[in-house]
Amino acid sequence: MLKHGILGLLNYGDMTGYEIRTVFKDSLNHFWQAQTSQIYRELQALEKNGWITSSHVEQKGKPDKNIHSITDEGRKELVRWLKEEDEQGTIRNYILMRTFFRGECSIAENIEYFKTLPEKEKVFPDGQSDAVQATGDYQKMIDDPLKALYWKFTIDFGIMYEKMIKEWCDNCVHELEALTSEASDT
Amino acid sequence: MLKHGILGLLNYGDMTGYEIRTVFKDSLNHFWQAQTSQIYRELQALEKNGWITSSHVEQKGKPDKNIHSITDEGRKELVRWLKEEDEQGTIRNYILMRTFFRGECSIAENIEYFKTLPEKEKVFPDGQSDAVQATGDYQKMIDDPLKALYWKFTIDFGIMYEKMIKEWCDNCVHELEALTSEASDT
DNA sequence: TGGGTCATGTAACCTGTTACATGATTAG
DNA sequence: CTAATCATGTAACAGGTTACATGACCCA
Repeated sequence: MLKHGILGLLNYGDMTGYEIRTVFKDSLNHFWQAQTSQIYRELQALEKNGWITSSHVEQKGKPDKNIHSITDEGRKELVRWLKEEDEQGTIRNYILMRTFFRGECSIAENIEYFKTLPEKEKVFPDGQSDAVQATGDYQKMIDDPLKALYWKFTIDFGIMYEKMIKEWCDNCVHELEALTSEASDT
Repeated sequence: MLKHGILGLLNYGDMTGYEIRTVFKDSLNHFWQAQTSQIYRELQALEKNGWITSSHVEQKGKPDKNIHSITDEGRKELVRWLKEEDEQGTIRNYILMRTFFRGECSIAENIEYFKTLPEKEKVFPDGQSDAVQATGDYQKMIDDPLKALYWKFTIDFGIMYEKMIKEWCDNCVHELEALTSEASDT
């Protein structure tokens, strides 16, 4: 999956590993994170597959860099991957794993847990969500407004997800508080 | 994370690796999947850590089995993990990765993509969602209604997520269709 | 003088996936 | 007779994380 993410970025233009890391942090961070170590490893794999080529460029006053470019084979692979069926049933939700076993903690502790969770689980940490993103560096890279639309879709998703988490947590708190008031009624 | 999931299940009662796999499929499948190979591997690791003990039981007419039990150390570790801060920023969303690069496909293809996506991404495939789950085997295992409540919370999440996906896809379709009608207007 | 940016990576480890392997009993 | 259920795992590989390592330049 990361392989194809990198391939997709290189399809917009040549980049160094370092730049790829930056784009990940600036523009894909709300749905995918990648370590530098993994990026460099995947770049090697992509080159082995013939999906990208790399050229070494010497620089003055800065470290040398390796510029990576997508090949025709790579472009073919990108489109093949886009049309591939999404694999189902690979959900892996950390929050729900911890929620499932929360019976081991007290109700009061869990009310607190669900009250503070939305803040911790924010997709866009600074709360500026689309505003920040819309003025980010990524706009410079995607001149095509159509391509920028799909990028906006991913941000929409993040906003909706954040809202959903909030509603879910509120509901959990309500149900738990109902239990405690019941107990004090009797 | 899987380690602690297994620990949590063994806290409800002794189980074989096979039973753990079954519970995963029946009750945790909507937020976590685990292969048998991984379960057996993690059981070995849990035993090494002293969090569980295992005893070999011979059977007639059936293969022998290994029954795993949580230790006091294991129970301590389970609670420690529950109170641990959730690690942030490890979102990894396959759908959004593919969405991000959809500019490489035609608008018509993408409208089709977002129209069929909700069906493919269903958390509860047969559409019975809570009904099926509420009458499932898991109820037998959790006699404590309070513990069952947290399990219900995870199902609530699944239902809300499914609904959110639907709304998001509908919106994507709308925005893409608006583009095509604009084009035909001129 | 200290921290940030540019720029590269390796090594070890942990976690998850795919494929393979065995074999008896039981229900339809 | 055949498929499902019970019950165990190993091996190889793929993907992700953590820690380490280097070094110059620029700005405050």
